[in-house]
Amino acid sequence: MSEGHATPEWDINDAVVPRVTHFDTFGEWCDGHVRRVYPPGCEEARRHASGWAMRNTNNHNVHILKKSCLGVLVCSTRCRLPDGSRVHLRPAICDKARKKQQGKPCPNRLCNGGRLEVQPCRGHCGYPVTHFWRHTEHAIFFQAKGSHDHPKPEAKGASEVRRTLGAGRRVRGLALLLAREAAIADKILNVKPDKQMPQKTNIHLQPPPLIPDSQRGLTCTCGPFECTCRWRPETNEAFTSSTWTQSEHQPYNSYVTPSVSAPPPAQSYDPSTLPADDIFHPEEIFQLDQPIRLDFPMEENTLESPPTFADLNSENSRPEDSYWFEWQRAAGGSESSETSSPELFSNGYQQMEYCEQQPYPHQQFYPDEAQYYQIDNTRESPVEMEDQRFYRYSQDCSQGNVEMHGWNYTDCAFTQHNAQECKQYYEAQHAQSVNAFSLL
DNA sequence: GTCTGCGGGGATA
DNA sequence: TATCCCCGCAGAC
Repeated sequence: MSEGHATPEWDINDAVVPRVTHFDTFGEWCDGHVRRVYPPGCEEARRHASGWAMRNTNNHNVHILKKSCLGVLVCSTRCRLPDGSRVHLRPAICDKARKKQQGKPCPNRLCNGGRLEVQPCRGHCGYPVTHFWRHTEHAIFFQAKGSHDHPKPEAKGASEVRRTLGAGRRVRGLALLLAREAAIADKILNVKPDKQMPQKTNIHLQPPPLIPDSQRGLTCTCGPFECTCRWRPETNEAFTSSTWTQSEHQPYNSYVTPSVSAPPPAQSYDPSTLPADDIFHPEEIFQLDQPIRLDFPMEENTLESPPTFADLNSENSRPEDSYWFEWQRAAGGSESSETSSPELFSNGYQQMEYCEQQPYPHQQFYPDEAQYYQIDNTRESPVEMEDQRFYRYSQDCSQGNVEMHGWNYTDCAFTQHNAQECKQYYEAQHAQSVNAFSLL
């Protein structure tokens, strides 16, 4: 293929992959059978990053890196969090560490006797979903096979930040908490500028103003195995697709939204106005081993939480739960809210299975009752939410993405035209979020 | 301590 | 033979 003309069809195993000049937006939560081409400077792609817990798998091909999904760490009792969602933590990539995770008590205070266990991924014909990475001089080719049949694990950043901060220790004061936040924010904004806003900017033109996964949980102070953060911004990106055709409309493009919408001037923390990508979910900050039963001021829409805050008196309580609940409840009243449980947007369980080899029954994440929780009365079904979200984002994505459509990579990638715009927007969003919480 | 890439090796179709 | 997975090692963080 000549340069500039992307081929609609290629396989990671092809002897020669096409040379392209137009690239896809990095997708952290690729699901379904997806092919993407990233620019060589894409930091996430170079790191073979993924929101899913992917472990290296030897395919005896030094030119193609293969990774397989480890699934998700769930509670053996499939208990529910106060907001109705489930526990789904990120399994450690390291076998040793992962073994240590298993059997740990469920972090959910509402859980009675549950233990963490790995729900393996069987989304690719009974095998784990696999990711393939292939580096060429001009691009990084990515191909995913299979659709995850399990919820998304917590973002990689959550566990990493926990380690970094030693968040397993008890945090007894809000001052200390905020100090940590400030330190983290400072670290993010100054020390590692290239690790900010993971895929939010999606700018590959100027190398790497991107945030790796490791920074996604920049405000998560969850204790070990206690992170129930469900703030993954990717929730707005993967709610369709598991087949080739569908994948072409995967809304990884969500991140492009701000490029055409006016940057919100709000300085207050309003989840409903923030792009899901940049939301500083409450539990990220208030996820503590020790309850903050203080009087820490919260945003107006989160102030009232009598029933849940009562739980803070429990030794094992986690205030972030109540905070999250309240926050989510408040956000639910907004039509523009994008704060639903990420599980609702995981796409694997309700999609057609693409399997080259044999049909494999696609299991639901939680077959007992799926994972539709009546958390939000304003939403009757995940489909409705998806539609809403898709409507909101698709418009944006349709712009400047003609070329992607042209060669079947319709993931809404940033264009050179609006990339900088988006970057600025997200940076502003990030700063606003930090400022909002600093006011606490 | 954990992540990541690499590579050996066994099992299976 | 191809493809799958498990496992261990080493370097990096």
